[in-house]
Amino acid sequence: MQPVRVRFAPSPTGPFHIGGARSALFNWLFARRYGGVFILRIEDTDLERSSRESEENILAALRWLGLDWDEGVEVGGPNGPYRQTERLELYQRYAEQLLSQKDAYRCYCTEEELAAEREALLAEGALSGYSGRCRNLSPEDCARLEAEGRKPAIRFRVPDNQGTIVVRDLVRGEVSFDCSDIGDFIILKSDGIPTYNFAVVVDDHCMSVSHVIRAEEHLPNTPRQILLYNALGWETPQFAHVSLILGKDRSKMSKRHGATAIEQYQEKGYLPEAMVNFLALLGWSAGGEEEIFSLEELTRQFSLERVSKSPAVFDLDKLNWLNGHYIRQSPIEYITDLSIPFLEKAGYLKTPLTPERYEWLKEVIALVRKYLVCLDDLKDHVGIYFNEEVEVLEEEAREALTAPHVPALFEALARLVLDCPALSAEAAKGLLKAAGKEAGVKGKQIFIPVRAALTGSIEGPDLDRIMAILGKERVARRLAAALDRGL
RNA sequence: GGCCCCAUGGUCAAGUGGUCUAAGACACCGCCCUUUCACGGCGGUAACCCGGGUUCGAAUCCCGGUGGGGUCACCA
Repeated sequence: MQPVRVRFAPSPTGPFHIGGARSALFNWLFARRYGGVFILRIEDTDLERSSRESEENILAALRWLGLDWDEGVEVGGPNGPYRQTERLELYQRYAEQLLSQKDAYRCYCTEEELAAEREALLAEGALSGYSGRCRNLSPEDCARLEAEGRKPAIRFRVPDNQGTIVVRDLVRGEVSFDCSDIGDFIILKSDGIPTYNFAVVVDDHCMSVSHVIRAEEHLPNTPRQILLYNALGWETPQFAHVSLILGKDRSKMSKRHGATAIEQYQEKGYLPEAMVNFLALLGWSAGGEEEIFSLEELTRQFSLERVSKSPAVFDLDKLNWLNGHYIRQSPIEYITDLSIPFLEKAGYLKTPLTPERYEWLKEVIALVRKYLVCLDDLKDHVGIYFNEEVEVLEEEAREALTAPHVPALFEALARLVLDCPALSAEAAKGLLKAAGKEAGVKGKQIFIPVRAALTGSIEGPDLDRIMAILGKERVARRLAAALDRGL
């Protein structure tokens, strides 16, 4: 069996899309699973829209997800260069070959002419490919057209005796297309830049790609590519077309469905582990009941046979749940480290942190992480630990402070806390109880007002741990402040 | 419109002719845990698109509808 060589070949024309990330992941998993090579190639032949900036975004996002590549931009390799705009002579050469084989011809039609032609065809209700106007131009015709100042594009001549083309697809089985439905298509634009269908074939062949794993939207292109492989005398790779990721309305996921860029999720504080896990579950399943998978576990289990044929709706709820799961389950140091930039951004933290401050922060994160969907949510949960004062009191919290036993309770608690040598969570628990005893109350009568005074809310994490995090002075001060307010 | 793909609960999905009065997960609802909220635990509601075949037997195979989607560029 031939060695596994797969590639991810994005166009750097915008933010890195969820769908692209899944294609990259599946290719990467396939390569790792079978001990193959994962190639990263940049398809930047759309000069108008391509940019180095988005290329860099893509690379950064891949690295963030934990997907590395063996050959490709930045890392190099024996089949480079890995940017299509740096491989132009190659395409030129093979276009010449097709030209000389008469499998391609020069087309002098202008874009305007073609657009008009298409419109006319569409009006008749019979939209198909190119009319074939330039199919059989004589050298004299060509010379005349060129004298008019027209620059030719090169078109592939779709054979008319080919019948049907069968795409053998690893996820969809055999898919046949009728050759007569395929019009002659451009392989080299008039500016010498190859089109997608041509460049992809030349590159996949020259890079010895064994399996082409990509999104289903490319399935209708595949017969054209097979035609090119045949004309050039090359063996076709194996194809695997993965179904699309859909938005809530079941159309192909796009910006109007919400955040589609990987970067946006990164910025909101989604963990790469959650993203990878989620993406893998979109169109693939392990078959068992387990749904939590690390990259390593996925590598062990991934296979194309278990890739689904039907499209999958992007389910933010599930992503959110997965992310929360990873936030709760990952080592606390890891989550703390990831949290720091978000806390800085929210103005709560200035780095560098002293070791004591870091330990303190760990306690805070450990306490609040069960409330988080993403790390960006931190800002809504940590104010009471970073601020000196409690700012707003909820209505119910305010009410809780009006109970008659509150002054006595708070006075006792404040005194006990200040007298206490070290306010650990455990100590706090005892003090709460003792203060209640002094004031002649227990249970909710203790906890609700104290919580209200310390946090401004009647719900939240364990009170004893909150007290330990706040420290003696702030606890005493907030109790006193609540009392003042009540008077 | 032509061509192509797809079709199990709201969503992701298991299921490859009998063990399906159809698994699991998310979401939703209820109960428990808890000073509260959340986390967690337990339980519940909820599905084989329709019609024909094939077969002793069909969610599973075939055909036809219907529905959804993709694609028809000198974009990729």
